[in-house]
Amino acid sequence: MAENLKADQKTQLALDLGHAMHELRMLIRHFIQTKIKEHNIDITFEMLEVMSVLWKRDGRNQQEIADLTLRDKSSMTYLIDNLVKRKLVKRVEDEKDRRNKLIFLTEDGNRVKEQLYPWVTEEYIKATATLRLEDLQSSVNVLKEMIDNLKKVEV
Amino acid sequence: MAENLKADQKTQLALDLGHAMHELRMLIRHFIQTKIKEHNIDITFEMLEVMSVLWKRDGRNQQEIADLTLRDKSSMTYLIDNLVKRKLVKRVEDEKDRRNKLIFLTEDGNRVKEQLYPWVTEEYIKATATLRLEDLQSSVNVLKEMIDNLKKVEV
DNA sequence: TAAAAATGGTTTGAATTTAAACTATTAAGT
DNA sequence: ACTTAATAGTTTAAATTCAAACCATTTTTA
Repeated sequence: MAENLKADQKTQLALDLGHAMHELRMLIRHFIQTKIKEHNIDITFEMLEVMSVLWKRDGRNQQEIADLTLRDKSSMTYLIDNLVKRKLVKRVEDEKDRRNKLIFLTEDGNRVKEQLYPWVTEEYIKATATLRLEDLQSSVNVLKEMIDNLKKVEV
Repeated sequence: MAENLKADQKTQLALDLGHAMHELRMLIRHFIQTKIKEHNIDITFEMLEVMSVLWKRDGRNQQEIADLTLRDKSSMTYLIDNLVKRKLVKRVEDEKDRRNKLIFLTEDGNRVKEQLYPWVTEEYIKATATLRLEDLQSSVNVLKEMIDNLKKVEV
């Protein structure tokens, strides 16, 4: 009985956690979208997530970017198409493995980093201003443990 | 300097947290979708999120459901349309305030709860199996504090 | 080495999303 | 009461999502 009660409490907490996670993500998305709109920049939050991965290192293939941004590879085809149209990235066929299309930033793509990147982190800085590093770290650990638990079970 | 370093670390942790949050949500979504598909049920994860809110209490208006499920009210029009088509809910105009459309579960809508609701919690139980209640609680607190910080700033 | 399996990308189709403009209704302020 | 503001819902348009089926290209394996 005591065990069941505890399990219920944990489930409820996990549901709360899920809701809070989603809310947090939507808040940040909304903030970034507003910033982008205010400055009349022709890019979406989703494209920005792809750009963020490339700013760290470009020349990745589409599947790799899809994995990093937690998207289906077919969404990635579409998103990269849109970024190519806006001349922010270019596709280059991999000579060593012709299945791969490597994605590189253009000059424009590098340039917008200076403008957009600060906004991406600004919100996170605000969000964590009142928090202690250790508490943040342990929250990350908790979420990662939950992810591990789910992945283990699925095998 | 030490302060800057700490801020950078916190930002990085917050980014990690954001990523973990999203990954967790996608894992759970994928699990539920698979379950639904296996049992040939004509419903989507998004519709299920709406149903979850109604199982707690129905007779809410669309805006209220939109707020609870963190969606735009126009998405809600669409989702409710699809749930009405499947005869899982019905729209009833509020007599006291004719702007409101109150959403009620049908018999079918109540019936599928027995089948679907356990799946919604099953994943959360698995995810949190190895975790302590206190750690889960403090993670929820951290996320809620982040949400508060963002909402405060936006005013 | 030939067949089978795995991998990367695209296409397709249906569902969903947001933002913005819009209508209808109610509430508030003067 | 009258005008204005706020609220609920719908519509529209464009972007995005996932899943599944599909091609092309490697890699594995028998």
